[in-house]
Amino acid sequence: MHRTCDLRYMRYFMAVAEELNFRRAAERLRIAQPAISRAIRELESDLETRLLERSNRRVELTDAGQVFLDGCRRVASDIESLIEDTVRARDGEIGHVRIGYTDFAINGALPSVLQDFRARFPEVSVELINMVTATQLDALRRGEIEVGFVTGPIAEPGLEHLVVQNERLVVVLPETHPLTRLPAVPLAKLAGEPFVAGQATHWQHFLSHMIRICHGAGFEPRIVQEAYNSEGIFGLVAANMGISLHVEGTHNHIRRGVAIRPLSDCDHRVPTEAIWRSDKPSPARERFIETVAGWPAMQEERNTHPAAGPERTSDAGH
Amino acid sequence: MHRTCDLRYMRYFMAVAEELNFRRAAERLRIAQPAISRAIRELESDLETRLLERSNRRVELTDAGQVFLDGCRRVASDIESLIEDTVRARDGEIGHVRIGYTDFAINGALPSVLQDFRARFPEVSVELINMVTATQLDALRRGEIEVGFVTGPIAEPGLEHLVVQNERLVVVLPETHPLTRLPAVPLAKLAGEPFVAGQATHWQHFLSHMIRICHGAGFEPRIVQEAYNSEGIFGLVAANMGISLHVEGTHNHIRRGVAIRPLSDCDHRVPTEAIWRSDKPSPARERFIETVAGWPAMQEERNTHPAAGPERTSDAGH
DNA sequence: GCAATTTGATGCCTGATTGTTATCATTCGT
DNA sequence: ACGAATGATAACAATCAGGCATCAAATTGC
Repeated sequence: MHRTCDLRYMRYFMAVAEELNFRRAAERLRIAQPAISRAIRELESDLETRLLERSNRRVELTDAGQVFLDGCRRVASDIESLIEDTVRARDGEIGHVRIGYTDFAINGALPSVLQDFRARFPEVSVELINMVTATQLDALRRGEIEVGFVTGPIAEPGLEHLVVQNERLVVVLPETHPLTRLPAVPLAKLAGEPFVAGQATHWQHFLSHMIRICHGAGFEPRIVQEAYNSEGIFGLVAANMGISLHVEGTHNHIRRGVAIRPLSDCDHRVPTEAIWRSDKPSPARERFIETVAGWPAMQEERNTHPAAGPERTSDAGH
Repeated sequence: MHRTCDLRYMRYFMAVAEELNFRRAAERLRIAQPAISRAIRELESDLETRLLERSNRRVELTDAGQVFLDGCRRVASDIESLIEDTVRARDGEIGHVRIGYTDFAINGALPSVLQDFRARFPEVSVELINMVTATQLDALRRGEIEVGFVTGPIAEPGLEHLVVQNERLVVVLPETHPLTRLPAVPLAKLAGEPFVAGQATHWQHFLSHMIRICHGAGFEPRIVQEAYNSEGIFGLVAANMGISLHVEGTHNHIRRGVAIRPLSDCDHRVPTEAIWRSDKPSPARERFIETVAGWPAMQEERNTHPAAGPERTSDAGH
């Protein structure tokens, strides 16, 4: 009969040790007294240790009983908080989410979303990892991140998404460039200009936007330099290597030697989307997505641009 | 069915969570697989939380399941060490003893005994409390100390004892006293001398020894000053207020202005005894008493003075 | 001093919990 | 498509825990 002490019996023992009286302990536990007698007897036989010195009128703890009592209390309270923690994990109030993000996202809505999420769920730790869109798609598939903030549009089977930004494009010019004299630049004027852009192997999602609108304006962009990230693109433009297109959110991103101008004749928008796998749901991830969806600025965005506004979609819908 | 999760089920869950396979978990636990299925189902229904995502080919932990698994491991290991601690408390390897001691004991065998005990049972904490014999007897009765080191002989019902010292008496003289010229002092020479002694209300056990030997030499000691403790007695003797008798162990206790001389014609010995209640046994106390009894120097003492040597006695024997 | 009361222990019975066997539905690999 | 493997389910059996009645010892009250 060596079935390492039962939790129920530990509870019984605690009651007896606190009351120092079998009958009162039984009343408190709302069971009959003989059950207590037997429970204590079995506990003692399992532990091969006398826990209570009982002389048919007085019950007192032995030294070992005192040690066991303290331990039972510790274990009982540990289990209580374990149950609480488990339920809170189920509700996504504690946990961990790994978030991938692009340069566009971190210059846009993401910081506010993170601040909001942190305020609502302070016990969910957030791990932020900078990756380009393609890498995030991979990381999602491998389960290395729970949510990605990528340059859309994304329509992959098994992924859901939510548009969080929908940005116009701007021209990035060297400070000394003649076009800086215009308050807004028509697309056609960029034909023939040397372009700086992100690496084709990594920036394909943004590049397809860029190439598309250039085609729309009737020319093929002549890319003369590639950079690894936005920082690099701005640097190369400042160094007069060429011009570039970027998203408007970059106004956070003022850099000496560079001028930003809106496009005068282009309504095209580049969406940034939160994406996640439709399988492998995680409560903390759900709370995070809810925060993304419920973020006030995003609601406005939805009203302003109903067609491309943030709405949760399943891949079945695409 | 809300019977806050069972320890057995937690073990089952741990096995499944580690194997991520119901059948293998069942084999490891040496029970049939359906029992596992049901155990997990009941756990989940108790917690109202899905712990395992199982899709009829693949089993994986949910976030809440991971939290619960970590907690289960913690609880399991806590219970394991709790059982160990309980057994060690039963064996007196961990615990606490409160020890009362007289000035005589602390100048005699007690420090070595304590050192020995501490070396053998480093996880039993020892609380040392200085008290005169009468106070220790009271403290024992009230359960305020487990063991006393007192001036014997003690023969009280309900107390057991063990003689740890058996000391000759010495004369304590002011440095300038004429008797200091003798290498050993005959008792009779002390007749008529003014005596310094411990307070009658507290020092009764030693005083009865002192008075008895004075009577044996045919005089009544004339006590002119009382002190609270040995320190006080030595101080008063040094201040030339009178002479005193003390135990030989006091040689540790050299004090400027005082001279110590043996008695030339007195074989009387003052025993110091470890005493404890015969009821309320405590494992740590038993280990302590065993250490007292087994202390090597005490074995020698027993051989040297077999009549009064340390032997464990019950009050029935007195 | 003796009856009444209180306390923990014991024996037997019943119901609940747990384990086993047999079987099913689904999925994956060939 | 078929067989193997997986988890779920149902029915039954064994074990375990709780309830009731009762006992023995000790304390209390008269």
